[in-house]
Amino acid sequence: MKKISTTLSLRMGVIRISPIFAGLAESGLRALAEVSSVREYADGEYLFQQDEPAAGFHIIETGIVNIHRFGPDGRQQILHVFDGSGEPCGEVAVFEGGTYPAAAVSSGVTRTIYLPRDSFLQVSRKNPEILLKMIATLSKRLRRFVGLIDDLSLKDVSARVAKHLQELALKSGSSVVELETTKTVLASRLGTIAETLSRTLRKMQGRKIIAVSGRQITILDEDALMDVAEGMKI
Amino acid sequence: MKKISTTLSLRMGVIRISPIFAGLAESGLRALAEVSSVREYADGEYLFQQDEPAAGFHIIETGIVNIHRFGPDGRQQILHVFDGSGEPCGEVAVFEGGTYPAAAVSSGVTRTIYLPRDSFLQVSRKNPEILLKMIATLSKRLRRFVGLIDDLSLKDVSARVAKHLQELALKSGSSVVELETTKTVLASRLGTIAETLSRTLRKMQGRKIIAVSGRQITILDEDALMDVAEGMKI
DNA sequence: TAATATCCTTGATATAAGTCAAAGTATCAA
DNA sequence: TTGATACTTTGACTTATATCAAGGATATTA
Repeated sequence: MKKISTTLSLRMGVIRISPIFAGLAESGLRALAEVSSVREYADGEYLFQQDEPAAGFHIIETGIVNIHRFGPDGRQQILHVFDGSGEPCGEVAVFEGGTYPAAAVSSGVTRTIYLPRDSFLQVSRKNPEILLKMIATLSKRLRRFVGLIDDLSLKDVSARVAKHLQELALKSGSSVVELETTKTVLASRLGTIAETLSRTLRKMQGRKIIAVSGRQITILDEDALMDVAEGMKI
Repeated sequence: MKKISTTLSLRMGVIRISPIFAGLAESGLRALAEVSSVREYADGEYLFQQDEPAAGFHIIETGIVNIHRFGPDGRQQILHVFDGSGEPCGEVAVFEGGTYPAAAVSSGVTRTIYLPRDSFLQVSRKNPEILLKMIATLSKRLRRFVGLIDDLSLKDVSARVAKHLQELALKSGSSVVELETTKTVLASRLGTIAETLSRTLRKMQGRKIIAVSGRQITILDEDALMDVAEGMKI
């Protein structure tokens, strides 16, 4: 592991994009950045070992980190792969105050921002907003995920599509909405594939619920769209 | 709204089962219970209104609460329905320190534990473990949900069942595991139904991957189970 | 022990949605 | 313009899984 020297504002930038610190005020970001350091891990190097006391946590800036543990039978099991940037790693153990329940190993070169537990606690005691904001962010994300899970497990594709269109309309405040992505990407976001999305839109068009023209979709019948979003067959 | 008089230990009980306070030590629970009060809302009564300053949050003990807001077009939209017990309600606004982004209305008689913002902040300043534990819990749940979403959208039922069995085995440290719930409940947790779960277990039994005896399942072939968990057809 | 309510299994059937294949339509670079 | 590339649509086919229905097994209560 190499410690890398960086500027305060660079560190602030990385912390800012970490989802758990989303929306934190500048003063809080700065306070965190001041006690943080940038670390670089080579391929195969461990960020921390299983059962080691949790001394701090990382925010992954670039690279891939595999979380694994050894089961009772001695076999290694990969539990999680972090490949996104801004992902926190090891924070649960730090906040619970025990040991790391699994090991974290770098795959390729990984760069992280490291926040030592003690400094973090000291800083957050002075800036309680840090913890409150974190809780707010986490609660919000959790609620979004709960909704997503409901949608994925309970509703069919047409309901998910209808709901998405409703949300777009609500956001834009207009009944003519523009898809932000290609239909292929949208399909995958909605947990389906391009062909099925295409057919679904076509069926809704046939029922005069919407009109499709490229990426522009006009909602013709809001009530019918709501019915579909709530599970009615089309 | 009626304030109900209760004992401290009853309030502690409700706070304890709230997922956001999972695993909190007795001292923390007690401190929270001391500043909390029990409230009862009649059918149609509001717990809080949209855009009102967030003065506190609720933990729903019994009953149903609808969260709704008025869209830009003036139409009311139900965003969420809380019907579980122990669910926190309004906590995001409280921790963000602004106003409630939506209104909460009781459907039928609802009983909640109310935690005023100011007292909550005071208590948690004295017991920082409360906030840290909350963050740990939320992070953990979030991570579980991320995994769940991956599973639900990417894997078929047999893979989800296999993965669940692996996790149980890992937890118990034995290849003989006991299901914690009825198969019907387990099925719904895995995003399927009892019949499909039953057939899936049967198929795995046929392949000599597991042996089923009531709620007790013996893993006979760990490697095959892993293959199934990773998507191999059975 | 019987009575009763849950829970579980199994089969037959229906269907939503994925896969494969192929053709149509934009989009962009040279 | 002409390719070349990526995106979209459509059709035929397959399959996993839900639904419906009914009988069997377990647990719970009287």
